[in-house]
Amino acid sequence: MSTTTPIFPPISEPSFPPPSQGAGATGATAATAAPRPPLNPEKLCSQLGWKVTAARRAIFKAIDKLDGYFDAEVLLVQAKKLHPAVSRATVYRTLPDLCSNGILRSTEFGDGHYRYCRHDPDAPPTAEIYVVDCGRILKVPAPFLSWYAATVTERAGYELIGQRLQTFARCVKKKEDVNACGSCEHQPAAVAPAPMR
Amino acid sequence: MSTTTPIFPPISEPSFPPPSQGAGATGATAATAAPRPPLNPEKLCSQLGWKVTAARRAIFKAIDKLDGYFDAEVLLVQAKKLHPAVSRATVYRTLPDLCSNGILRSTEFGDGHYRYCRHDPDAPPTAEIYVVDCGRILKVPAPFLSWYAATVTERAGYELIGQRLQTFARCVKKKEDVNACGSCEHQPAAVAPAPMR
DNA sequence: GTAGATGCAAACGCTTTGCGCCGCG
DNA sequence: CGCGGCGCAAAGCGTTTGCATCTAC
Repeated sequence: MSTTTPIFPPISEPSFPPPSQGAGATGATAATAAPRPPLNPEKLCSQLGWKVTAARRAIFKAIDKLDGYFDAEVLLVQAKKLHPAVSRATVYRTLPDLCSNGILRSTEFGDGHYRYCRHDPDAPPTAEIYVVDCGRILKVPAPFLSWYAATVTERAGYELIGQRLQTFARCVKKKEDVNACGSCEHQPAAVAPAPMR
Repeated sequence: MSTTTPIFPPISEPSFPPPSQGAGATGATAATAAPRPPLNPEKLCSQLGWKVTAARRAIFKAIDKLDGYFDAEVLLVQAKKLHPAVSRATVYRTLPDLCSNGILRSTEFGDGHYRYCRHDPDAPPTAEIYVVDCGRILKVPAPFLSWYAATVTERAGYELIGQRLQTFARCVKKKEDVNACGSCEHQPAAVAPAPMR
């Protein structure tokens, strides 16, 4: 099994032709994420050539519960709730493996914290919004993102493997009401205590 | 002066309207970066309310020399060449300050390494290409990127502060000739030894 | 003269790893 | 029964910080 956390974020979109009327601006109102089927330990492990262990069951279930972006520490806590014996080491060993196998995707917003999130290869590409008011991370659809990334990259003479669009933003509700954001519709931030140091 | 490394990457583009014929695909062949005037210690320091010190002179000049993406360690080495007394601490204290003042911009590609690069607020937005063959990072024009990012972000109910488009790519020359890439036109990677662990 | 900067070395915090035991298959 | 996986604790490593000294202004 591999070693370190990061793997190039997959393209996750079947390479688009230039859109006929501009890259974006249409369609649905963005939300947080789409519902995903829970990770199936048996299926997943056999698919990855892993043994099915209690630690892994707990970690998979914890990932399901967290649904959204989370960091290693939070995952550890969640997993411990389901199986108190899971160790920090196992979590840290598992996360990179799940990333390199395309089950998770990792990102980093400049606060020295890695965040992880379920990855669906068939879903359209997404952008990651870092809400500076509260440190939460949202996943929103970014239509044609991989087409755009490919264009920019190929123009420079390179071949696209993956891309990541990070966005830093303020919550508009917060702007109107300084005390808002606790009341935003974001789900509670699944990150360890120190968010935006 | 501030504390930690990261600051939200600035928008650096005067907010575009939807392009009339698709977001990209036209224009120049991408290169690495545009020539920038060297950092002027006196001007910069007074502008930032800093004292002009030997360490800062050295660091500024080192940044000029590095031109492109570099990490703290490389900057330290460069700066030491100009003024052997500069300490790691000073470099690490200066980098975040330069970022939060918009002089530099920082990024992280999932290898746990922060890279920095001159930032020009008036330049059009750019994407960052991480060339996986050699670990180098290129900066290429990404027209309408901030318009695109704003669209995606606002659709979700947030107000854009900044964005970052990271691209992971293979060098096409490398693809043709496995031994290439040493002979690519990229400038030598300004990063410490361990690139892609 | 004094607030701000610096260098040094120790501390930090997240992540990784060595090792011996354990349990899945 | 054997090898992969696990937990523990120690090590790593990039970065941060406390403190005494120094220096730009």
